[in-house]
Amino acid sequence: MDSDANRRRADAPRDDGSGPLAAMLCFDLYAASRSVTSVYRTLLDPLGLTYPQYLVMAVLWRHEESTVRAIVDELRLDYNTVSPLLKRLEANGLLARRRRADDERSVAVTLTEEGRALRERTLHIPDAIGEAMGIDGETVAGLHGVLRTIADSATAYAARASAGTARTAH
Amino acid sequence: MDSDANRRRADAPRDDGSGPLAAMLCFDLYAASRSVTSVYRTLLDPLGLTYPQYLVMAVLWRHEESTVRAIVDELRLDYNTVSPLLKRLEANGLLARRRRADDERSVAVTLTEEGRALRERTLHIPDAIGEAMGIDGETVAGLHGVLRTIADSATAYAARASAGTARTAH
DNA sequence: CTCGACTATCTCGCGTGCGATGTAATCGGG
DNA sequence: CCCGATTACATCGCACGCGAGATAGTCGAG
Repeated sequence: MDSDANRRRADAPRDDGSGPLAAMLCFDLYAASRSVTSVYRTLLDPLGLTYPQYLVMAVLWRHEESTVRAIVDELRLDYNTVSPLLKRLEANGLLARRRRADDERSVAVTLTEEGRALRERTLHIPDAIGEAMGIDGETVAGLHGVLRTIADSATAYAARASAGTARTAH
Repeated sequence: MDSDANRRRADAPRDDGSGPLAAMLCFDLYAASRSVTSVYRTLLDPLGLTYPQYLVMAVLWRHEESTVRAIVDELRLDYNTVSPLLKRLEANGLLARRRRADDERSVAVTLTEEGRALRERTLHIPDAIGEAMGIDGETVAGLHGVLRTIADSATAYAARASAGTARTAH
């Protein structure tokens, strides 16, 4: 009876039929993210870096010195992910960690000479990524805003849901 | 002598400045994908499913019976990811695996009664996801195409790069 | 029929992501 | 000054994601 139910209104923000569409979009997001990471893998493998490791190095190449917390915030990751990641980068001789004097809880992260030098070998990567994605600059700019919106809304929703689960925050 | 060589034609799809922009977009993609997955986590946790497991179940809810290969193709994942995932779903009593009679290499995957029944408890999820993403239906539709383009281009690029690395496939 | 190529699947190892939990340092109210 | 809350960081455990490699089963040329 609803065989022609795929007829949808353009003015409705999100309602009846938009759920399945949004779900498909989530899968697209998931698949696109993995495929882009795989491009990074082909580019970063010769340097002995993974994509998240590259992101951490990029933070340090911008700031020269940082803390674990600053990196966590900038990459929107968690301590449980970043902590071992920094440990591996330190083991590879790319950075150093030491407790801060002014706040013994905090850990300062700095580049080693080797870590600083690695930057030069990554300078071609952004352009290669641009080429690999196969979309024009205008589309890129438009996409940026939408993806930020999605990330912010979804993060807020998840945080709300978790707070609800964590029995009645008094 | 080529100091102003960074001057390019505007009709070139992607060139000089678009690299860094594209790289930022990749991070947006990465962050958005993780945030969306975290929404799924809050919705799927009560059902004892992860997002990839939910995707597999969704395939079976559509097809009733499938093979490992078909699932791998449909989700754009690899055997090494799907194989243990199916094993866990089987251990949880949601599906069954058995070798095919007509082709002993192939493994048929079917739903158990419990797996079929689980579907009802997921019917609210697509709409919840739509709500969580906070974007209108028109944007969703537009995004779908762009994300497919990115995924396809990136996958092709990565495959090309890997083929190049795998010294001269004769 | 035979043998090598191909196919479908599985296992292993490593690096994330992230929930849960632990620990030490700092802060703030009484 | 003291103690409970908060902060910064770490470890543990589990489930991906994927490269590398192993194992059967099937197919096609000769």
